[in-house]
Amino acid sequence: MRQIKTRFPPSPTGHLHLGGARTALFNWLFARHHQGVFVLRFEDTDRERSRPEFVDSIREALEWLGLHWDEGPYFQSQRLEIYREYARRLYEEGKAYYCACPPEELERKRKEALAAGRKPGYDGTCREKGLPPGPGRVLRLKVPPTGSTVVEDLIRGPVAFDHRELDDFILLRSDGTPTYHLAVVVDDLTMGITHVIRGDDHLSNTPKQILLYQALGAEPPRFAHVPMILGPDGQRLSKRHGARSILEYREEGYLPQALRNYLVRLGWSYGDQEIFTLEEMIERFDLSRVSRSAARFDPEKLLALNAHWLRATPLKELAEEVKPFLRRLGLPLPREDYLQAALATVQPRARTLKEAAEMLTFYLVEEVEYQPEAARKFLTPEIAPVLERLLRALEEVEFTDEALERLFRGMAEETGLKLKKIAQPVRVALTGKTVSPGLFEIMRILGRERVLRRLKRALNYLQGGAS
RNA sequence: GUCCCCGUCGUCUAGCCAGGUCCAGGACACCGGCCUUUCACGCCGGCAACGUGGGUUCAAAUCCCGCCGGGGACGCCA
Repeated sequence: MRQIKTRFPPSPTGHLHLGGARTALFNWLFARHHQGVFVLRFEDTDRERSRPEFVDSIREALEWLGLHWDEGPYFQSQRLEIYREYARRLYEEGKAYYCACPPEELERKRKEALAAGRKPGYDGTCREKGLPPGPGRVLRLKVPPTGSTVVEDLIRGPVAFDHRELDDFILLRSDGTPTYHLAVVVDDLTMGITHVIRGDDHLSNTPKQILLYQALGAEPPRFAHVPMILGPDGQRLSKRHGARSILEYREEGYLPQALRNYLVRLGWSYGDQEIFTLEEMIERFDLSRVSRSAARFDPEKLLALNAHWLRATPLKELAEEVKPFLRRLGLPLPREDYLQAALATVQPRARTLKEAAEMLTFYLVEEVEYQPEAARKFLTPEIAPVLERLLRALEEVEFTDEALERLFRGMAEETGLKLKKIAQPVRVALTGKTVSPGLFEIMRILGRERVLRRLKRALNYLQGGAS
């Protein structure tokens, strides 16, 4: 069998979003699974809306997701001659014809047809005129008026389209540039694409493209139309939710592995398995397990998966990943072993790298800032004697979790206070907050000096002194 | 409007092709409990779905038809 070849063909008119990323992922996985080739191609024939910065951001997003391409990127804008050549052939063989209908008139007819409840397609006015090429003229494909074309979809099975539903669509615009249909077909053909995996919004375009392959005397590739991703409200993805750029998720502290894991399970499943490493995805991915119904984007599940992969990331790696977020918070980067030790305590609590960085704050600042509510509730005069005793004891004690815990429990017993009554004020003194990682691990990591300093400051604060 | 696709817990889904083992399984979310110095993590438990009507059959989530609902396409956008 011929080597499998898939492609991802974004148009650089916007950032890579969830829908596009999943399409890219499926194509990439399919190619990898079959030891095939994955091609990146920019469909930038829309000169009005295509922008170079989107080319860059899409490339960056794909690379960040780990979806590296083996071939390309190709740019349709650099292949215009090839499309013209194929178009010329079609014209010369009488399979396409030039049309001189003015756009305004077509628009008028379209509206009329729609209003009258008819199909809005091109009516074939110029089909038999035998017009030569000329300024303002477009090239249209002669679609057979009868019969039907069947799309043998790998996911949906055979889908038949009656030719009466199709019209003589445009191949070459009046400025000589190719339209989408001509460009994809010629590209997929000349690039040797074997499998076209794309959103099912393309399903109804497929018969047109198959007809084009036939006109060119070529064998069409295999098609697989994957269900769309809808917003949480069941509507098409919009800026509000999932149409956010993949790169924005990176900024928010999501991990590529989490995005991949979330996306692969949107429309594809492997029994009850929810968690997939990259290797597992590649090994198990196949088109037969892709579902047929549209899926809604659920930000909560993405978050949960991110938390999972955050916990699964080795500390050394996690430290590297979190550093940019610490910098962004203006926090100093500590020694590597200190960072990793601190990170270990927030790892089970943070759901994103951004959250992790925020939780690390008290480990890194010189002086913590008390949350007003926390200070009011726990940094009260009654606790002063206990803090004083603690201060003395902490001068001596070994700074291990066990010794510290023994000390605190002993203190609770001596003073007749619940451990919680002592722990919370200390927690506030050390972190400024009522919520934090375990008290003893925090103390161990902060170290004797910092702990004593923060306790003294708290003591001073609660006795009414300036902090 | 026409054509096409789709329809299992709130969400993602398993099951459907090869009808009985499904009073429908898992995950996220939610609720309760355990653990516990707070919050998480972890563990235990709970809530919760076959869109609807008909048909086929001893038996239907699974097969067939209608209806309803959702989405998509119908562009000199891709």
